[in-house]
Amino acid sequence: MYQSHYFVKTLREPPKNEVSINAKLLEQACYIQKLMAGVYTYLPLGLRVLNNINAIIREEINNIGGQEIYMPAMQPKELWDKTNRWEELSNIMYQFKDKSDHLIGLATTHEETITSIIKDRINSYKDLPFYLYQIQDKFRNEPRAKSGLIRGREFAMKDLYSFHQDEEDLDEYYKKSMKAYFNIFSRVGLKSIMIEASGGAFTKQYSHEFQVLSEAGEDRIIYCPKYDFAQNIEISKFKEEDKCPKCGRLLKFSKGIEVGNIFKLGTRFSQAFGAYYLDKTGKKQPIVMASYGIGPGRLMGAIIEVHHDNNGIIWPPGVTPFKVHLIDLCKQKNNPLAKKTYHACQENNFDILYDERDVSPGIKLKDADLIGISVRLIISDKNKDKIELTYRDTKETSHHSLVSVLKELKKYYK
RNA sequence: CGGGGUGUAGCGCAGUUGGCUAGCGCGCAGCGUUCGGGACGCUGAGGUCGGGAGUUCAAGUCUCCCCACCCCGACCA
Repeated sequence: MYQSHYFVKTLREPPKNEVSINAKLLEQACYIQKLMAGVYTYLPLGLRVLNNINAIIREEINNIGGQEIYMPAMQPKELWDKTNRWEELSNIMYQFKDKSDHLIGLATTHEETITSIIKDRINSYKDLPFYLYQIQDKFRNEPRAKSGLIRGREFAMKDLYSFHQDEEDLDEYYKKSMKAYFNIFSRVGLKSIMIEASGGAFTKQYSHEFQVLSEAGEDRIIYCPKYDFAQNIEISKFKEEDKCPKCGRLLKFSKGIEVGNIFKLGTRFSQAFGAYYLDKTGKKQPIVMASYGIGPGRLMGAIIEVHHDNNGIIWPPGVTPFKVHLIDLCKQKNNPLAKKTYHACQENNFDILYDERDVSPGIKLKDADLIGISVRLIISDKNKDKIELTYRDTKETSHHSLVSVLKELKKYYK
């Protein structure tokens, strides 16, 4: 991709009125644009990152048997009456009448929909367990949208639903899902910590949240520095400086961004919708369910809160919008080595953004820092026939031939 | 929903006790010179001053109402 033709128009200064780091950097670097509070467009760069995150999520969820579907956001009131949640969620659900006076809601979540979908098709223990998920937009009329991508009113969510014969089978899958979740967060470059949390009004059982420790977070976490124990302060009997019940170390306090959660739903929804199966003895049993959420957009925000410096974003290699940012600083346009490098990267499947704009070197370098692509290659008269390679995170710089650059890239993105 | 802050060109801002045709920097278009950390000169385009009502000879500026955005809190299947 030639940068002069790419829709990336950075701002000299971060937008006024934004305080949160992810909002400042993402808007300044042309990844997202705000339409209203808590509602954002993903521009070409931003969508690339979002798609990378989604691809990792899909891989990991497919690995634990997930089958992808796509449910509607628009839903009839009657669906929500089955669980009495039309009234219960009326503060947060966008509810309206269409032209024929039908009451419609924009989905805040999809437990009702998924249960209504599977109830008539699943009749036997032989059909269980199975796992359906989607990546789809949710709508929540948040009283206060805030912090850029951290709390939005329209936002993407990966929601997975699992269906089981009994608690025991659910528990087994629940554990598998934890592992998949840790994989996902680590692959997008985040250290996550799993905590017990309240299930809210929704389930009496505790749920588990995956938190990324960050001052930008809204949750308050008590955790062990060895990461073997953590609880949301809402429900914790421990406080800062108490001893860790597992290892005895002194517990610490931090704010956290909730990037994922998993809930055991039990039979609340299956009973409300009449989702039953016949067990081996021919007896009718309610399907046991759980749900598992991750917000890819929020994840993107969290990545920036953790990975940035004074000059801009530092994308972890797993999600970087392009693998390579090629910058041509030569006085003479159309430098042959730059073109050769560009095509070689393409041929080797390294997505490359090629800055061949007719602007001063300072602008190109500042923009590259801000945009934050993991690897930068510089072609310049100063370097003669060598290519300069710099990693965005460590700033480590080295000089290479084209062949050796490709080797480095293969090693880095293995 | 309570409290606080902000709103003037695409972006960032200035605009005095109300007073001439509303300015500056960046960006944008044209020409020339520059070229490894946001270069320079000249020329040019770009404005419902968030919206409405009011006071006044006169409102970006004063009064009232409303709207939007940001922050704190409440809320957060």
